[in-house]
Amino acid sequence: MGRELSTQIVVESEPSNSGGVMAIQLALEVLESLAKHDSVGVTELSRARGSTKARVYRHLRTLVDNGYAVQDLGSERYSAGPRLVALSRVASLTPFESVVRLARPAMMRLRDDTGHSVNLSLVYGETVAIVETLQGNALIGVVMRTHTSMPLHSTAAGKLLLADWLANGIALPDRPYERFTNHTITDTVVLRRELYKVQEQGWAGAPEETVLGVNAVSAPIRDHHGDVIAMLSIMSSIQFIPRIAPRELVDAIKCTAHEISRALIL
Amino acid sequence: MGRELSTQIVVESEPSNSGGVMAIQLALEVLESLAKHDSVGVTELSRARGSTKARVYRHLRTLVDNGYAVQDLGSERYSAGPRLVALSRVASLTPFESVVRLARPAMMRLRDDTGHSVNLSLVYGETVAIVETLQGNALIGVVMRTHTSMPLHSTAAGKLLLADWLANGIALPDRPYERFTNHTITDTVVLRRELYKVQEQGWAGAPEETVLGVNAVSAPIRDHHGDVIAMLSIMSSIQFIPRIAPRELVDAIKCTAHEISRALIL
DNA sequence: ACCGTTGTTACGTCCACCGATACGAAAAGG
DNA sequence: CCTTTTCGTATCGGTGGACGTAACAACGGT
Repeated sequence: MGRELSTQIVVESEPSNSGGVMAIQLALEVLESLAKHDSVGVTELSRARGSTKARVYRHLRTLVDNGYAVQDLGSERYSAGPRLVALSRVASLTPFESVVRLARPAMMRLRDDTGHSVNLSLVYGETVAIVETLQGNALIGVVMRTHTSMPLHSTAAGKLLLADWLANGIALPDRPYERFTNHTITDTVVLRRELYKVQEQGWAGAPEETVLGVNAVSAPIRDHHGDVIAMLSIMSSIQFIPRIAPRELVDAIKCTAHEISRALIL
Repeated sequence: MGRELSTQIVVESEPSNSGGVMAIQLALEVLESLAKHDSVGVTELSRARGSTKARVYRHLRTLVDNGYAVQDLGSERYSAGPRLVALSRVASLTPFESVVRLARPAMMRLRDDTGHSVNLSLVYGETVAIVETLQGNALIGVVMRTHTSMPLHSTAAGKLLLADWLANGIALPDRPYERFTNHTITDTVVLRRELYKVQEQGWAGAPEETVLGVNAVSAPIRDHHGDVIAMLSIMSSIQFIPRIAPRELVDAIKCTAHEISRALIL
């Protein structure tokens, strides 16, 4: 409901079911729908996913059998089950969650100061995902799907992580770097040079490297070990964040990120 | 870690893979392990589950591909991914979660007053699951696995829900009532009479109806519509909660449950 | 009474999943 | 240092489980 003024940008690789269990894929999507909506129907779900009614029904049934879904009285629609909320315990377990709570006020200040969308990305193993976004003031903004892994070599936040690996002597992934736009850095040598620059200057930009017309500037948030565990980013049209990022904007982000890092130690 | 002095009682039906997708079952167990432990290994998981290493690996791989799991640097063990914590957001969305926060102080008071274990059960569609437990003072206590559906006809909390259905003209489930002990009520007529009694007196007991030697006393928590959405229970050995529940104990539970209900409206 | 829904079920076909087996690497142990 | 174990990963046929098709019963609206 409600008009979506922002451009929905979803970075996602296609199926590529190489040696995986396809059944799980659908089950997970069903779980997400279950979590997102208060209640869902079999036909509705099957149409949304483009699958068969019977298939979705079978998956839904096993979810019910395992307590991850329940069907409302009178054998009507399905909704989230008890064990699904049991999974939520993991959230409070991760030390990351505290970062989100801690960072929010500083993020809001940054948003109000700059007027741009502000994102907080977290490091999950060797992937990066945005976990918190604050919409900017622009009429037409840019948003990313939260909780989805994003490419490392073509995003401001991702390059910060890669630069940290480089600094710690961790080998960069040797899989080929996918080209998203004609600005995407795909050459290993060029990327390494860029990462050294990122590491030295303490922030990263990524003008039109993932999506044309979109720019982002990001600064690292470090834990008490000095490891990069999160990134603070602003993201907007390249019209508002020029390819050569303005000095005061970069300083604001670096300063805020550093401030959050300091709050983490205490 | 830490000695478990309490008797672990898990009420759970066996596989019964009738028309379900078996692959999902394993995937869910993997997800739970991922959520519970900080990191897990393929072999470790396969042994715990009694499955093949290859199978677990394939499942883990698809979970990684979908962002529900990540592997730590250096291709070592696996841990929870970003989308897994995304699912957790639903938990705080459910209106139920507010009940838990609201009820906790009252539950602690009840636990200290009575000395028994106190449980909070929530209604999920047409099932009931314990979501919060407070250990009692007894050296040997009784605990139930949280976030798992429990039978309705043989538990104090379950009978409260059934009684509410009866009052609202909702048909009782016609599936046969499973017999757990020789005290379990399995006859429809006897059960209806019991439910009317429960409804009238405003609380329910279930002495040795699910597990021998265990008794429970429960009172309903209602939302602003008057519908039963949760149950407050105490649970212990029948040695400490006699078959004929003492008057003051029943009053304490009814009073506390009513207090929580009133707090819910405000 | 006729539609168009909904959730549910049965059944036969096929391919996705499985188990066995093996490989390279890294840790353990002597 | 070599051996041994254990880890995650990869490959490869065979098979049975998951799939799609189609029909079912139960509602709700026109």
